[in-house]
Amino acid sequence: MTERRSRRSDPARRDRIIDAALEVIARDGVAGTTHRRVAAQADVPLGSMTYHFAGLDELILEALTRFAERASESFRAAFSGVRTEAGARDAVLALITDDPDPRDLVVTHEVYTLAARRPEFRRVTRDWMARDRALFEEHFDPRTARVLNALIEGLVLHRVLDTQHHDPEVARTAVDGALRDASSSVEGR
Amino acid sequence: MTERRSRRSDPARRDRIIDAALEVIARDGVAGTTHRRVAAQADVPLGSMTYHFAGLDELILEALTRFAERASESFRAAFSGVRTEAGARDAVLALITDDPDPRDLVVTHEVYTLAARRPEFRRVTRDWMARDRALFEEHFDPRTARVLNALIEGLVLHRVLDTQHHDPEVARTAVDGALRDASSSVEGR
Amino acid sequence: MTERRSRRSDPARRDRIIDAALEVIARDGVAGTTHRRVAAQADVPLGSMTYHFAGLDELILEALTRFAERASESFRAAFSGVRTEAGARDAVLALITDDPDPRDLVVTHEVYTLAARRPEFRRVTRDWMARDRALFEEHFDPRTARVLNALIEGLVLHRVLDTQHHDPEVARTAVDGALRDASSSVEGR
Amino acid sequence: MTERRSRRSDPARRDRIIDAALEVIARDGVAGTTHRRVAAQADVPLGSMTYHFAGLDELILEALTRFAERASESFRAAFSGVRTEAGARDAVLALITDDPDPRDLVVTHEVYTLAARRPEFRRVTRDWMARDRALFEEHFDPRTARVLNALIEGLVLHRVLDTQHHDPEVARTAVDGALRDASSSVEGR
DNA sequence: AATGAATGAGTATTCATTCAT
DNA sequence: TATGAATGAATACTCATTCAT
Repeated sequence: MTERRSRRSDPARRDRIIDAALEVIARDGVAGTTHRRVAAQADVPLGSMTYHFAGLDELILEALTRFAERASESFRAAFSGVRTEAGARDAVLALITDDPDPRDLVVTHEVYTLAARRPEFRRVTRDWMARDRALFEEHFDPRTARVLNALIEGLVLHRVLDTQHHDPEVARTAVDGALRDASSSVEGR
Repeated sequence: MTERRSRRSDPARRDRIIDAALEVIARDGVAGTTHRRVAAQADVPLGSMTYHFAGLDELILEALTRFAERASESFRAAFSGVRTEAGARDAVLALITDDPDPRDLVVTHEVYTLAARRPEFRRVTRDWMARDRALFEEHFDPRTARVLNALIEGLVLHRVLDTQHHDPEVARTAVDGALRDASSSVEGR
Repeated sequence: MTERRSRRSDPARRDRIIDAALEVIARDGVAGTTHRRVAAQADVPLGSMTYHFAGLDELILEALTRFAERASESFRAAFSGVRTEAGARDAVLALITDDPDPRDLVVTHEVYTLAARRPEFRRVTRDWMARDRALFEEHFDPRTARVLNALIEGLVLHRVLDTQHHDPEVARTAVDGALRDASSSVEGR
Repeated sequence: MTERRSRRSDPARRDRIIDAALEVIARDGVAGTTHRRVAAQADVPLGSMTYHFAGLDELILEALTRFAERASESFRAAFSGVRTEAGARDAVLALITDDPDPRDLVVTHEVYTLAARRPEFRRVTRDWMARDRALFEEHFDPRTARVLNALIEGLVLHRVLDTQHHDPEVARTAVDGALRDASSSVEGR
């Protein structure tokens, strides 16, 4: 079943290790991510780890970069069919109110924490946010784009870290406030 | 300073260890917080750590609880002299645009990450957010309170994780959008 | 319910600690017996331990001495109504074939191991065996007494450490062999 | 002697550690057997211990398994030249009356205690006893084999734990009783 | 090019014992 | 007389990294 593939010449191995690392980060956190666990997850020998990656940090950086890219892709997917102002509004609302994958939330926070502490990880969040901002600017004016972005971030965050009941009207109120304020949408171009 | 105090009976010791732990968390992160480092920081013997705290987790929980309480106090301080609607607005704006202590930002993210991953730490964020919400509801209607809270969170977060220039107008736009939307402020009561 | 008895003047406390120690030895083994666990089991403060006993060894020695004494008492009880040679034989058989308390077996081995290794614990086993031998000599001649004693020991031990099916005939055969051999029983006196 | 051998590739190392562990168990008891002591005894770095063995328990299990196997071999050696019924009897007697290595006695009890308390160690004693029983069944009928086995066990044990003078006649009496009883010896085949 | 063996530094935790009160 | 606070030493175990092969 788990066909014992020859260990030699496995060009996708490096790639597989990165995905395995992401898996481990999601499961055990960055702090719980070790060469051993990733190697086990990827089913590669321990020695592979330091052969393919200069160190654990490099591996984690690559894994989280990949994670952020995928997150941006999924953000973009939320706007894929959107053609109208109202559609854009609904897409934003969905991003706030749809149930997120808990694994993704957790990894997101791992990324933020790392970036907050270590400048070399800030590249990940900087690029991530630039991509998201660019996406939003396809639908909203730059300032509104930033406000909406922050709003999504804050509301999702509070939904996760708070255990209170969450009034769905809050999201609508917030988004409408941000949009009504916008003098003009990009849509109008 | 390092006055060799008598070994016995140091009633404030537990307290001092908690502060030391917070110091270490800020400096080295939760992942880098070890009994040894906290003991060194607090200038207490290693054995003290497990004497006063059942385990590292308990210590970290207590330290982060204290951190969150202090954060709420500083939030409240921002509103201390506020009597008018405009004053409340300015206080909110200041919370977004004032330069935050980088140490606090980093610890905040540590708290969020821990809470996102482990339910037993969610109590810290839940209580924290409840306190902040209560504070905002002294100045705004409940829904606006939540929106503003999320907005502050999101904007501060993006300011930290993004390295772009930050247009101060974005904060004003965002806050005004949230407030214009509010049907009625508590102020009116 | 657990009436909070005053901690002062508890003359039975030393005694209670010994019983608690025995409990802990049975549960966690001698190696797992610590001041802390015994104190918790006896519901006395940790400081009591070294106040009442010079050290852990002394406590363990006293606990195991008590255990051996109780074991001898239960051995004696097995012969309490015995008046005839056949009765004595059956009593011996019962000692071999009756299901023993697993806790007692475990503690017995703890005693043996300690005695095998450390002369100061040999006193416990020496006295224990002397008592049992004296008991057997009330029913059998000295040599038979020793043989029976060893036989019981060996058969019970093998029953515990072996997981094979155990032929009950083996015990009968063994006891009969030992008795047939006896030139004369004490009974005759 | 302590020739500084190359750090890499020491194929017999695992084996050497097991022997060292046995040494330490004999000297300090199972309770006193630690990674550090075994590492020192085997002259390997501490890190080697957990590299070669999943945990201390695994190491102790392997060491005691080896011990039991050697004990069985030495039992078998006692019967090596035996061809007659009388020879077998004398071999049994010798097993009881010959002075045993005190180290072996002590380790034997460590094994028994561990097996009495923890099922995963029972495999050691079960196999050990099965081997000894098989050996005895080469010379005696199955029931007698078991009786003799138990007798040896009990007599040796009492000799160690008792400090009384030991009448050598007791062993002879006991063995003869066990043999006279045997309806037929395997010898007759 | 790839890896299994190896290791030193470090981790949380347990604990017998001491002793000021 | 009794005990809570305290601590140094020790424990099992984990791990990033090195490197001979």
